[in-house]
Formats: sequence, structure tokens, C-alpha cells
Amino acid sequence: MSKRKNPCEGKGNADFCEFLIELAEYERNVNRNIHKYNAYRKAASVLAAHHKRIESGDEAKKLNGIGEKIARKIDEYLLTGKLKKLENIHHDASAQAINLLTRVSGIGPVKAAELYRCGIATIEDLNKNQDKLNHHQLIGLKYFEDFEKKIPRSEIKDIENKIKTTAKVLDPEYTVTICGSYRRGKSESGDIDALITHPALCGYKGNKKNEEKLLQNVVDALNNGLVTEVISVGETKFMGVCRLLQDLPARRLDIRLIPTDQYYCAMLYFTGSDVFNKTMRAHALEKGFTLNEYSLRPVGVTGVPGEPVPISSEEEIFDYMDYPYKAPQDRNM
DNA sequence: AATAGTCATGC
DNA sequence: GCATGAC
Repeated sequence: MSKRKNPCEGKGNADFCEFLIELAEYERNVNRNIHKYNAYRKAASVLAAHHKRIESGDEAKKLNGIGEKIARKIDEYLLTGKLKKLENIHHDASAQAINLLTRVSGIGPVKAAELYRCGIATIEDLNKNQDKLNHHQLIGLKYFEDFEKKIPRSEIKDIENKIKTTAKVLDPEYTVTICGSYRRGKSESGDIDALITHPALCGYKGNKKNEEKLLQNVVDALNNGLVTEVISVGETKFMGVCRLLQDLPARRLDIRLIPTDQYYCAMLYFTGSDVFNKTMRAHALEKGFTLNEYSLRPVGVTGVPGEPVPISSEEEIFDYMDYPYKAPQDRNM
């Protein structure tokens, strides 16, 4: 999934969401307080899901995830149209620089602060100091603009076809699924998240020798055309860059190799949305199951999860837990 | 107390 | 090998 995403699109509380997300980014990138980051994100998403326009801090406070501090910020914003705290951040050169640097893929809060201590504050500065960056960060810098561009659905469709045909030529037994927001039918996405599996790879019976090559072989085959850079690649996960045509922007591509007996649980999980996954897992628990990206397991009376239920389609997961099937397009929540 | 797990990197 | 950082 992409580095920055907004739970604040849509309804009547978008302006609150925007400043909460900005505060969240500040807490993560500059103050390195991941918990405040999560708290602000949670507050923003609960406001985004709230259909009625909030008219006071006290009204907001009734929502789960909004407490005294955020309630008072909403009051300040309603009264003055801005936030003192944010104004201060905007005038703080170090905060601005660190926030910018973390937009480079591979540069997180720690690296950004280190770079800023070295006097690096702009993309131009980064270009002059490439010796301070590792492989991933160099790629992030090289494609800084490209990676912030959304990917049109039609382009992902073409990339999907290319990956599928490439894999099938290698071995017709490969299965490829592009998940994420693309699978949910969105008209554009931030990156491309592909799942692949192969019958030789099954969670419980090991055929180690071939397994190690199953992902590498696909990556190698894609390297002659689609894939332009490798950020990282191991036995189960590839992270890299692809470009469909010369004139199109470079795109972030992730490929995960999934054991066949875990494929549908992984598909469900990586299709999302995050909110849908939470709803689904909560429902599973109510029905006496535990659901994660690997398996669906019944929970015994003792609370100990049993053996994974064999699954051969996404629908089956819904069926087992008595949940009306939702097509991927209906999981945008 | 706060999501999980893989890969790269540096000690 | 292990911890850390990033995704």
C-alpha cells in the first residue's frame, strides 16, 4: 500500500480529518511518536465514517477515538478556522524538512532526522548527497515524483496481464492475483500488490528446493521488460519498481509468494479495505473462528484455535462464518 | 497498551 | 547472530 493515504475523503467532516492527518504525520515523522500518530489516524477515520457534520468538540468526543484533546482542537478549529499547533509546525523549518524527506520511499523518521542534522533539507540536497543513501532510498529519490502519482486502473490491468502471461509461460500452474484497491474496483491506486502461488508450494508439505526459486524465477522473467528495479527480494516477498511503457511513470510493485493452502485467506486480507478486514475478523470471532492472513481456524471452548479449515475459494471463508458474501467492490469501507 | 511480518543494513 | 528501520 502507498505511503500516504487519506481516510478523510468524502463527507462533511473532511476539514477536521485533514488537520488530524497532518498532526498524525507530524507526530510520526518529526516526534517519532507512533502512538500519537495512530491516535490521530483513528480519530480521523472515525470522523470520516461519521455522516453528520460535527458542530462542536463535545459532540465529536462522543465518538470512539476522540478524547478531550482532540475535542478542544475541533473547538479551536470551528472558532478560528485554524490550529495554533499546526501554524507553529508550518513555520518550523526542521519539521517541514523532515516531513518532506520522509516522503522519499525508504527514508523514515530516523533517517530523515539524521539527514537534517547533516544540513540536508530538500530533494535537491538529497541529489547532491546520494552517498548518504542506501539502495532503497536511492530508488525512492530517483522516482520521487513518479511514486506520488496515482496509477490508473487501465494501466494496472495491463501490468496484471503482463505478470500473468509471464508467469504462465514459465509454468502454467502459477496463479496470479492483483489485490489492494485495484481488486476493489477503484479507478486508481497508489501501488500494485500482486499475490502469486504455485501448487508446489503448500504450507504443510515442504518441497524446499523448488520453493526457493518460485518467486525468484518470476522476478527474473519480469526483469526482461516490466520490472526496472529491485528494492528487495527474498523467498516470499519482492519489492521493486516496474514501468509498463517508456513514457509512463515508474510504479511501485510488490509481489508475495503465498502457499496454496493460504492463498484465499491472503487474497481476502490483501484486498482489504483495512476497515473491512477488521469487521470481517470481528465477525469471525463472534461465530467462533479466528481469521488472519494465513488461515481460518475454529476457536475451541478453551479459547485455543484448532486446525485451519481447508479453504478453496474466497466465498468459502464467508460461508464458514455465515457472512453474506461481499464482492471485492463492496469491501470499500 | 497501542498490528504483523519480511527484508536490508550495520554492529 | 541480533537489533533497528522501513515498508
